[in-house]
Amino acid sequence: MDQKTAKIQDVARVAGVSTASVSRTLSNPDLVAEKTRNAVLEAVKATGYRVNRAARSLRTQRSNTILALLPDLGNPFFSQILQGIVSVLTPAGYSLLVAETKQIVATGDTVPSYFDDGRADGMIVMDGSLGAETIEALHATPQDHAVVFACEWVNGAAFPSVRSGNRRGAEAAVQHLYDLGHRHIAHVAGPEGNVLTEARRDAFVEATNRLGCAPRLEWVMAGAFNLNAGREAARDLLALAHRPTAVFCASDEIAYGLISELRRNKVDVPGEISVVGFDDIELSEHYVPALTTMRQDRLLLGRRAAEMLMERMRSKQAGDMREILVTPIELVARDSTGPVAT
Amino acid sequence: MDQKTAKIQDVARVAGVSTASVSRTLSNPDLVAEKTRNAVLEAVKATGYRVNRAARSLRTQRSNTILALLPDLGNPFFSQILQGIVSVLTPAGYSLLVAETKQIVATGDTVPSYFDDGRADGMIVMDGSLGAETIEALHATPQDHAVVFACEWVNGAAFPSVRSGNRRGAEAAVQHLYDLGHRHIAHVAGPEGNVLTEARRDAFVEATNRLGCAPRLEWVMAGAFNLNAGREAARDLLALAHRPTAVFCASDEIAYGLISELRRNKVDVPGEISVVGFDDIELSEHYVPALTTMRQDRLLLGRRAAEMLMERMRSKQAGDMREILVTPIELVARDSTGPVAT
DNA sequence: CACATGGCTGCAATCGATTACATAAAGACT
DNA sequence: AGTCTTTATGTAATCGATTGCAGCCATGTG
Repeated sequence: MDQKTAKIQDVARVAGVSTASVSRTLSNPDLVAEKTRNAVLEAVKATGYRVNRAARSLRTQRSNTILALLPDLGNPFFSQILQGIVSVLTPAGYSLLVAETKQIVATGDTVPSYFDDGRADGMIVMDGSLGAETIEALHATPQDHAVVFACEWVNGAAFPSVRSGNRRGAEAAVQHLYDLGHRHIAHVAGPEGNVLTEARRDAFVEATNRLGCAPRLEWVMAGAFNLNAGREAARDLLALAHRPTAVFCASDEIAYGLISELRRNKVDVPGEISVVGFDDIELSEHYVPALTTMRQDRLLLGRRAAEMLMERMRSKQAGDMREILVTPIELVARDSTGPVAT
Repeated sequence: MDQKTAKIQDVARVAGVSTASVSRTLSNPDLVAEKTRNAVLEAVKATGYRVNRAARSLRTQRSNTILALLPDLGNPFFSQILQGIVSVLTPAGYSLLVAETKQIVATGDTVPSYFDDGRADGMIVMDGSLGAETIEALHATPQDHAVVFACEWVNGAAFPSVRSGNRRGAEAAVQHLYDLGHRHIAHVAGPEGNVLTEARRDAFVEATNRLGCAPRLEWVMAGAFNLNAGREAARDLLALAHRPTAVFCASDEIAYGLISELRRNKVDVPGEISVVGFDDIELSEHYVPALTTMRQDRLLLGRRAAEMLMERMRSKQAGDMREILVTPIELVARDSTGPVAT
């Protein structure tokens, strides 16, 4: 009976119409008379028909699938962004494919091949470390209007992007510390070469300069966006002759690593050193001390990226390939920062 | 020139062979003579040919795509599992589609439809709250041998699954506390109705009974796998006349919420109350106090699930539909537990 | 009444790859 | 030389849906 899934032919037969009418009823209902439409819908129900995606894709040359490209799927930072993306894509009728850049290259595949072989109609790229050849190859595809960067981006690449206000965030963090009386402010940056690292560090340096409290050279350190980097930074700080009174960390995880190592060495936070993070991950509110940090709305970021992509795919126009949409970022002052010790 | 992507016809023409030879060269190289093979490979390179996935899928009736079904994409707990899955799937030539159960139902779609319309050849389900109709509908599909549960599972459903040793973990946690002298042990469980909640709680109750230190009724509380639930539990505990000397939490996040609220109320951990978590998420090592917890290898769990799925899809046999693969779990003793105060 | 118009519907080509079957060529053996 | 394998290749049907085009019918108009 319905052992084999029904095809459009079966529906047509049951409804007593042609396959064309079935197809039209399903994808362009206004084109068919109400009577036919009802007959078709009934036949669809009766047969349990579902359109075969492969056949449709082959014919229409569209897959109704979007690729999310991540540098590191294991990084929980991306999970909420993905959730935001899915919350827009699913209702729009698109499925989401996820892939890790390194896995793709490791298997001899390439990123643009997702377009070439019809696996995806669009991409949301969250990897700012894509090479120039990849960017170029993407531009060479007919789908280059369907590429949007999210969170990270590639400097110089002509693709639209959605990102947090990284510069503004860093400035606000510095200002907050300055307002508390801090004049000796250090910065623990992310991994060298990362665009977020650069944006936040540059803004940090500019802000401190503008406020007349340029940091010592050894107060600006880099590493990674993780706990270990924070721990390392704490050790380096403790070894310094001149210690800062405050530290602006490029991520909450760095801040955790830093704080826990400082406290392990009996340095009180915020008593002796104030610490500001970046991200406001869920735990930050519950950490002890509750972390002062820059809140990024990752769900919103994902949603905006997906919306931008959908919009650009709808209007076949290329649009402004340099468009940058900045999502808001805000200071959440909690217990890890306090007035400078006198 | 290569404006339009080349098709198999073009490659065949350039190589001076038939499309059949091209196809065979690409998917079954042993069937063609070396000379032809080389000619084809050269033509492929020259034309920049990539096989059209939709056409291949239509013809072969397989999509080379697996669906990962999550209850909540925003939960960072899943990110490493996904990474493990991808690390197996990508080299095997499969792409990964991700979806959230609630988004699927919200758009009027269903889970088995991913099979029916050919979007996926297999599924890794991480949502233990799927309804009986869904389970039944999945069994009714011809692909019911290509469904594997990971992390969570559905009680009574005849699908293989990969999971952590939840019972063993809970037992080990209790034993650890018992060995430290604790006889008054509480448990903060996850959300009511969740299979993980039940497994851990049941094992907790059994273990405490076996050791002759059955908990008071009000010492077993439930809520959710998150920080707030831990905080709530802490408040409840503080309000009790008879407080336990140790708490086994069903997740690390619960433990964080609990500890931070306890300390906010000047209750020392582990001085007055010892706390054990479950998961060993990255932060646990860096938390203050470093958290004693049960380590689950989520990357491995994802990998095993993917491997099991690949294996079952390879051997068309149905296999044991009740197979349960338990991944190891181990106690990591850190600073949040200590000997009972005398 | 003849003809134009517009709304529905069906026919059949098409998307691009895979593969069953047929055929040809090249040994292998009697 | 004749027959039988074996190996390599080509021909053409096929997967299932979409859609340009043409035809049909009912209605409106001069």
